[in-house]
Amino acid sequence: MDQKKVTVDGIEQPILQRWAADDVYAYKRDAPGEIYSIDTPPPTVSGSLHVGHIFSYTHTDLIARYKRLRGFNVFYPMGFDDNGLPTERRVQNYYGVRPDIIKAYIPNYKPPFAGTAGKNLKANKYDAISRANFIELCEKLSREDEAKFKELWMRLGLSVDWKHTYQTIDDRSRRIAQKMFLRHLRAGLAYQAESPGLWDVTFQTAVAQAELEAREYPGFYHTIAFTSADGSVVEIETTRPELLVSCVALVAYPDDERYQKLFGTTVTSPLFNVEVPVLAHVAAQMDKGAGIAMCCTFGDLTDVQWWRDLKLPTRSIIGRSGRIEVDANAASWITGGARDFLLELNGKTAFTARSMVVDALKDAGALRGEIVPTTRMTNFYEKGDKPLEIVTSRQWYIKNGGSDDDLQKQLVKRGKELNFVPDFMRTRYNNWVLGLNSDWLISRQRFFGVAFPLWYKIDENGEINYDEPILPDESALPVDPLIDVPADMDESMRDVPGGFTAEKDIMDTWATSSLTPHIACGYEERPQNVEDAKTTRADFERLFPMSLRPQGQDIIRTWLFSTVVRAHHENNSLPWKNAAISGWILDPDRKKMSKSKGNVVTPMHLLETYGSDALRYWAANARLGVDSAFDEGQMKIGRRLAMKFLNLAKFVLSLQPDEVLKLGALRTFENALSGVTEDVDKSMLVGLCEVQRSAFEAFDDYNHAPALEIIETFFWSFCDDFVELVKKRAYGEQENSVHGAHEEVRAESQQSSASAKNALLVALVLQSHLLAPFIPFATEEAWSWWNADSIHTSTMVHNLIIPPFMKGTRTKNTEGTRMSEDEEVCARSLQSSELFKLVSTTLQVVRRIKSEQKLSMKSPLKTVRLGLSAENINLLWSTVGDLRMVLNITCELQLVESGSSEVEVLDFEL
RNA sequence: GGGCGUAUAGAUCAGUUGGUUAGAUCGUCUGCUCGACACGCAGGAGGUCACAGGUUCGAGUCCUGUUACGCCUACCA
Repeated sequence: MDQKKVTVDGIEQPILQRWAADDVYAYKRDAPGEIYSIDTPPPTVSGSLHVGHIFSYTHTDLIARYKRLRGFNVFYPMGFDDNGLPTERRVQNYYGVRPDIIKAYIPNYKPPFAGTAGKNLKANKYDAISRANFIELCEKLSREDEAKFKELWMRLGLSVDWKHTYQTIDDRSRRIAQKMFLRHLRAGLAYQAESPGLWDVTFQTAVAQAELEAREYPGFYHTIAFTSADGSVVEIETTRPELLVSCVALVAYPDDERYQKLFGTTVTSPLFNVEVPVLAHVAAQMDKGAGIAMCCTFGDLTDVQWWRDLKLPTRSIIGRSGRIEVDANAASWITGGARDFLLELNGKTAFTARSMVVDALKDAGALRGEIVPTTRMTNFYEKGDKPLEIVTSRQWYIKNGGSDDDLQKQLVKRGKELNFVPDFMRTRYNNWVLGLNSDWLISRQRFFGVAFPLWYKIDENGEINYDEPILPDESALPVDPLIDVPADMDESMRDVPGGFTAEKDIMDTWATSSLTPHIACGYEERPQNVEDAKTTRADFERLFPMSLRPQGQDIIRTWLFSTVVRAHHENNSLPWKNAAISGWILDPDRKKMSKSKGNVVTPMHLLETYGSDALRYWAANARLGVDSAFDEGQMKIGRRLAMKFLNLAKFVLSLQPDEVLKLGALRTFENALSGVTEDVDKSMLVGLCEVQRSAFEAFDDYNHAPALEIIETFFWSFCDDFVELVKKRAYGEQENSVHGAHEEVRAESQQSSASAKNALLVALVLQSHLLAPFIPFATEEAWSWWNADSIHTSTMVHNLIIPPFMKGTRTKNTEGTRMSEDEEVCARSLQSSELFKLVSTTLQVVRRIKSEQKLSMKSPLKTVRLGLSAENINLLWSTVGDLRMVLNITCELQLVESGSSEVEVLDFEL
């Protein structure tokens, strides 16, 4: 290290290269330390990163680095999420292809484009390819996206072990997703059912409860008259008159006085003349609409509930396309002329059908009153733009407590066992679990994703037998049933009577994402290969349940919950012990930062302008679970801290003899510690040990922000007060040395000079460790000036919690029993760090004098008379020499007893 | 409609079990080229703790209500 100026600019790249070359963050499979494993959120590779990602990923990295500092063997993998609709669209547009289940796999397939050309293609110009080919292209493109992500993560200083990465569509993820599905299936935890469910007419797929989004949607209330047997009229209100033909009952609340007489009777619908019962059900609401509702199959989820509870017939007319789709022959409940009208409606959109029905109702005089516009909340698929319909279809489910009270209770209990940080986030989990109204729908009628590993037999009549699916052997996974064939069959038997047919559906992305602990930790039966970094079952046993799941609050209902469900089913365990939930980054108008709002701030220019440590510092300042407004002004604070640290290190090291620097921190430390002899030096170190203890306590509770605050406050006080105080002494200048002292005095003076240097060195080492999780680049840079190893693999801090001079005589605590070592240290620390605090206050009051006189800090004062308590005079006495030097008091610094407990300047002379 | 969270200096945030005069940083103002650091140092100004009640000797903190904002959830009669 030379005398030129130090800077944080440009220090990252060389350090990153060293970290990579030395494998600094490697998970050590056979190391003895306690394991700390992290279920890192796999970012969506087709998206882009903004400062919100920087924020939450930094929080995780702080924990990882802290645990490593404390001697844990940290397993910190990284996943990339490339499974699901966003990637499907990106791959489609990028290469000009689309997946098609009827296409055969083409080896060495070359897509027609590679770039943006695909974006403008018309639908029929896309090259239709097999699912297997599509997945290959996805993996290819994702690798490019991943490289960009990795670059940014590394630049930010994430201490991820880059040998442990996975993609949610890769072979291993597909193997584990399929394996777990088969295991659930055998255990009766996964099942298929033909039932009404939410359906997106645009994407042509079933949708799960977790993917719903309620949005405002305009509609119109229509009042329709039904006729009862005695000729009286029953008026109902509906926003969906087109469903009149599929009405199966009228439903009102059991206690509703208005309808008591009607319960148990039947009424007849207008236009179609269908006789339907009037029934009572508690889900009916007296204050809504007319208080009596038309139950259709199916208009909404309440209809499904009534249909199920009241055992009503099914009269569906809405098809998968969202149009009226009815087989007039099968519509046996309709008779006479109404049939012709129904045939007219066939093939029409719901919208067109509605106006046709309304016109007909008007003509028939069955439409009462005005048509009233309304806006109500309606369920949409989160990625769709048309309201969901309810369509009956055969789907696969995993039990999640939505239809099983006992399981629901168990899952609530799991939530109680999990340590949510912050704790109130558990409420979101509970609300979701208790609000579930059905099992988890995992099948999607899409083309890109993990296939269900299933085939079905086709009987001699060509009927598919869904009840007894053909399962592959676990060793054959991953399988694509569209390409692979069941064990005892061959391709010629595909889709022919007496043969088999593939399950064409794919799994929901969450069905794979819910297994990230299993994927990352290696839940596979595979021999452990020492050369192979990838985890296997032997690792899984060590790593699972994982220590930590960091994630956003918005996906508690999806990612967190579904992962808990899978681990509960498969391992009868929680997947992790702690869940750390980060808050949002808000824009300056306090709106959530998100790509769709167009208010995102991208991080690269910030990293370049302020340095990685600065961004980390900004993120570290926010507590878990608390939203934080983005403010670029905050970036410079972290940069200032990193810069200050480099300068401090440069100064402290410049005072040390060469042989100390050559030995490095580890071999110098004990000597330096025992060479601290002066009271004020010891006092400072005791204060630092207190800081370390409280910072560790905060960190142990996942409170990185208070930990940083404690460390940082000490750091600045250390720089401004302690360093200034002992500087002259460290340089070897002492008051009495100017008078040509005796041998004895000179020896004392040498010792006290050494004490200052040693204390500075010890404090530097300790603070390097404490700051390392927050500003890993600056601390590493300074460390490299005198050490060959990385500070991030140093766990020295263990042995340094109790410096030898703090181990004094044993004392008793207030109960008269012997103190534990910790208690004793605590008691002594509190006492003995007082001197350093007193010195800081003293410096402050005298500096104020100079500042008020508009003098330079260097300018001399002849005399200063300080008023203090008797106790403080005793304490401060040993430091008068240092104080006189730093304050440049030429004649006398008098300490006078005053009534006040404060330190005050009674008098001074210029 | 139900739930969770937030509201403290111009800005971003701390504020422990209720306890002297509510803290920090940025910005702003005044001064200082000090042998690590001007990307620095010293000092100052700046607050009716969202609002209204209540409990208490004492409330930023506890209770009740209100308002604003964010999020979750429910709602297609």
